[in-house]
Amino acid sequence: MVTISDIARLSGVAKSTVSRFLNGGSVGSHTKEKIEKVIRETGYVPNSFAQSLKAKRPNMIGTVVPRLDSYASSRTLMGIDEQLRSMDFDMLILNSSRDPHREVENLYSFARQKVAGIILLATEIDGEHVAAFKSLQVPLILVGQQYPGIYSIIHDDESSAYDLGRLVLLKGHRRIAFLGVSEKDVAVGVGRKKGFKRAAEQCSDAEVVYYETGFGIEEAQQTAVEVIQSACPTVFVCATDNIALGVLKAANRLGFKVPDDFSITGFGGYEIAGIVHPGLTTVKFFYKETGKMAASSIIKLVNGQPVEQVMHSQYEIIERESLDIPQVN
Amino acid sequence: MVTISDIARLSGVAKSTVSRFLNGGSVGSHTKEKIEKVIRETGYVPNSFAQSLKAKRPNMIGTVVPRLDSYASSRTLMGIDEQLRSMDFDMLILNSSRDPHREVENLYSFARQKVAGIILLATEIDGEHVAAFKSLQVPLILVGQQYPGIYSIIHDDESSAYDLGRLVLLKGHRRIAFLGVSEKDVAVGVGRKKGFKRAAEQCSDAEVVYYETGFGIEEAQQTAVEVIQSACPTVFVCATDNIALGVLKAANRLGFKVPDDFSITGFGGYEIAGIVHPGLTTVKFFYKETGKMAASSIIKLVNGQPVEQVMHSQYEIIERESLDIPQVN
DNA sequence: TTTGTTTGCGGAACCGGTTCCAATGCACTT
DNA sequence: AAGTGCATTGGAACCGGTTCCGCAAACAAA
Repeated sequence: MVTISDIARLSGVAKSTVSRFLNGGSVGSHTKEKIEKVIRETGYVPNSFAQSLKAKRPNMIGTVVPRLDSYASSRTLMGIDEQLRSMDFDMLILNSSRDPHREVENLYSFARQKVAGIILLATEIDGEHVAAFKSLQVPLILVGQQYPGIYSIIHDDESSAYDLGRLVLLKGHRRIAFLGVSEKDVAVGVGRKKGFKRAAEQCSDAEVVYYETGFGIEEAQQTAVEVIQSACPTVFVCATDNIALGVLKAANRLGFKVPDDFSITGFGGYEIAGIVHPGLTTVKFFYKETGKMAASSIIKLVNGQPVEQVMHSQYEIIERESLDIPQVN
Repeated sequence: MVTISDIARLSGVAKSTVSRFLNGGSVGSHTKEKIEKVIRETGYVPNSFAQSLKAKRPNMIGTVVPRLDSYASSRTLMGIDEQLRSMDFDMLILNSSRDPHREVENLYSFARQKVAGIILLATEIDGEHVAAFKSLQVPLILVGQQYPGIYSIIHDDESSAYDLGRLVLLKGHRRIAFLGVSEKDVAVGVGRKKGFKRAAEQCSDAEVVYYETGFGIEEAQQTAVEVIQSACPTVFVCATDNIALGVLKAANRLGFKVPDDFSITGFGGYEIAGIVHPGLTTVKFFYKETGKMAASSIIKLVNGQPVEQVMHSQYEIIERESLDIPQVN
């Protein structure tokens, strides 16, 4: 590898001069030319490990994501990236593949790389996480989960699910299938279910059956097929848009019309929810804005400015054709 | 920041001993305890900049992606990540937002960080890129584009588009609208169009009109509305699945039935293409496998093993309901 | 000419680790 | 008692940069 000393030797100057040249210090025009020439010929690129070692200006923010192929992650990442870039920081991404252990590993990996701060898009928080949060001396923000004493931005899963539940009931639905996911996922599995349940309980004649399925479209489709054939709900309330898409696919496969035969609602506000036919009624989370919020907050923390412990991201309910008044039987 | 010297001082040993302790060298049990205690109390994490400086074992691969919110990017990234992880490397991601200049910047940024190798998911290659390729002394693989003298994995855009074209013609379509994108994108804009054109030219009575639209679903939808109203093709051949989704949406909006009123084909093989109704006939690229291929190739290059200059990713045509024999008028 | 100011440059220390080498201490042989 | 071998430890050099300090030459002002 070609180093600054090589450049210095080859151009017959001290390495301090080369360093000065590189960082815009005062260098004579003749010397400047010589150094330029040598650098061009050797294709020299400064080693940023060595740079960071001395000039501690960490300008990287690490982001740990649970998966790379989800709408929510992608949008959040975009928001983080945009915001960071505008503040002259770089974003590093590590993928944890929804594995809590890897998540923690990645935190340490970022700590070793001396990032200025860490944004963690979390799925669940266990003891290992807490230990890491404590021992790490790096500012950290949790997105999508919360934990006492840790800065976090949370999606209002519970209250948005409540709002959605109210809407579903308002539309007249009483025989309801709720397709959720494992309770290991606190936000999606627990929060959304809880919010919906709260709404449902206010309506004495609502019959809700809660089912558990996976995050994949295929899996949701299979579950939906079973549910359609066993129970016969007037509406499928789904914990994610992907699950809703699975239900829609199942409906198409089996020859049912949405919303004539039954309604469907989603959760997330993925772009595709507005593209399919019929359009999905869904709760839209502003993931990108959440990312931006996370980014500006982490920078504030890095700079020692105060930040609220718990922040909320925005949401809105988007009404489309998939949710409609059920037929009178 | 707490350093190895602090640990050494606090536990009353030399820093070389601490280093040995950390890296599993021979340390007395008493000393071991003391050091352990101090490290636990201080929450010390080694600075990996300093580590990498001396012990040059770069185990990071940088990946530059044009966007974070596309199916193709996400799947490719997943493949890269999985493969790298199995070979004990880490993946760093930088986003270029489809900005060629940022793309090059990111290359240099990775070079400064002394990554072992770089995978570039490229959109177009210009002079700046070429200069960077030359001056960078880091193994690099191009995915999705090719350039003489640079290792690359390319999607067979041209020949897959040809195959798809043959299929469309075989189905009897003669009045064809091709919805492509800007020719600035060599793979999607040029390659797919060229392949399709080659197929079309073999069929003397085929009338193809070529339109240009954007990558977004919304934009494609608008273009589709115009095309439907002006020309009246029997099939829309779209350069991406997103464009096809836009056309499908337009059809739904305007009350046309697919494939009864006209057919649609996509390109890419996104999961959602199989979920919408009717399912989209499309060319499926194996993005994840491509990512894996890129990852194992870059590691080979890093290790000085030979790799083919130009590799091809796999594809297959998936026939679904959206492409069908047009009505006889 | 002398003095004062810049400007350009080299030398050396330093950042936080790793690693080589030599020294120490102790148990065990002979 | 002296010699041998091994485990443990400290000291110092080194990785590739940055930065501080000081010297010398060039130039301007007195």
